[in-house]
Amino acid sequence: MPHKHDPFFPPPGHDHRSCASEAIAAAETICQDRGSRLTALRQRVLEAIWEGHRPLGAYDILARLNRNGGRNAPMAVYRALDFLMDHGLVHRLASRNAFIGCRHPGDDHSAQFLICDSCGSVAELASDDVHKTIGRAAAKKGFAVTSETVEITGHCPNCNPS
Amino acid sequence: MPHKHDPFFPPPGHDHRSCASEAIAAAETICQDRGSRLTALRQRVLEAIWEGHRPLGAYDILARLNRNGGRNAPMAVYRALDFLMDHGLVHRLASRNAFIGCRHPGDDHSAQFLICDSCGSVAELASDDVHKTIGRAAAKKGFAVTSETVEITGHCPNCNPS
DNA sequence: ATAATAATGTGATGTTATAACAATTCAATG
DNA sequence: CATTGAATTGTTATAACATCACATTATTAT
Repeated sequence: MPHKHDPFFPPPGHDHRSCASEAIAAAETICQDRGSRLTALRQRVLEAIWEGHRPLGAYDILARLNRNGGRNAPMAVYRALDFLMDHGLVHRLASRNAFIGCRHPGDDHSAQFLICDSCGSVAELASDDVHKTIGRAAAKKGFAVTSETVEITGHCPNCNPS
Repeated sequence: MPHKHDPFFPPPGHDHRSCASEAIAAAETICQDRGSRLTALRQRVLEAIWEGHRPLGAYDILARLNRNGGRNAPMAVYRALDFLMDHGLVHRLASRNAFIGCRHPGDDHSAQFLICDSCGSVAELASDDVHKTIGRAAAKKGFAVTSETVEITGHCPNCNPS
């Protein structure tokens, strides 16, 4: 298990091939479990997303799909992204209109995203403490939470070596 | 001081005129303090936003500006919104691509938004607890926070009378 | 083989936001 | 008051993000 304890923000030189291949493998498992099909198109979209740890816009993904003469339309990408999000394989960052691969798919997690202003990397926090604190604060105001968008910008440890 | 203790989610029948006029008055004060000009255009945009407690898209605001034969362009609205956001009078909801009036301008607050799925109302939480919890969770991962986007959906007390 | 369902192809369109440059208004100064 | 520099607004075009609607193809179950 080479990457089970990857650093939270993988440093510039890390062996990214493993990140990507692990993500694809996990996706295959999850789709099988759910009786869904990880088609070639969907897999190519997922692979494009996993080219790095930075979020990609839908049209960035499209450009990668069509790099070698492909003729896909935006709709194809959005449909694949919807599928991947339904399966918890990809998240959308509302503050960026961009998409990022999920680092712990399968887990039923509440996600908070840490977005580095400097290198653009995104890490996925799954802090139950944050989740619960939000729930409590909302409840105090009589508000019953159904979903949370938490996106934090700042400087990651690779860019902020303090 | 008629509205200093407005309910967090103002109920359907509340005297909204006061909400709006208080917001405009506060805006005038803040602009004076900062030596900025709350021009007619900017004020009209702010008034449009304060027609209610639901977020409005930029083009919704534009439609209101142009209701009576106006000929404003989108750019005018976006520029006014930029000004109002710079002055802490308006917030943008990233998850909705929409804008909402700030309920406590002037205060230096970290904002979290509660968005009702049912009636569309938005309330602005300013929970220091949430803010600090996020900061701690991020710090544990070596991440230094500079900004936070926290947008929660669910059911407000007016729609969820439990 | 067939029929039902799922997935993809395709073109048009809708929605949100910004770029670039011109014209106007405002406010400070001599 | 006239001038001038800065701020604001006007205007046109375009970029960036996302969905609709309908046709076609592929997959699966029977």
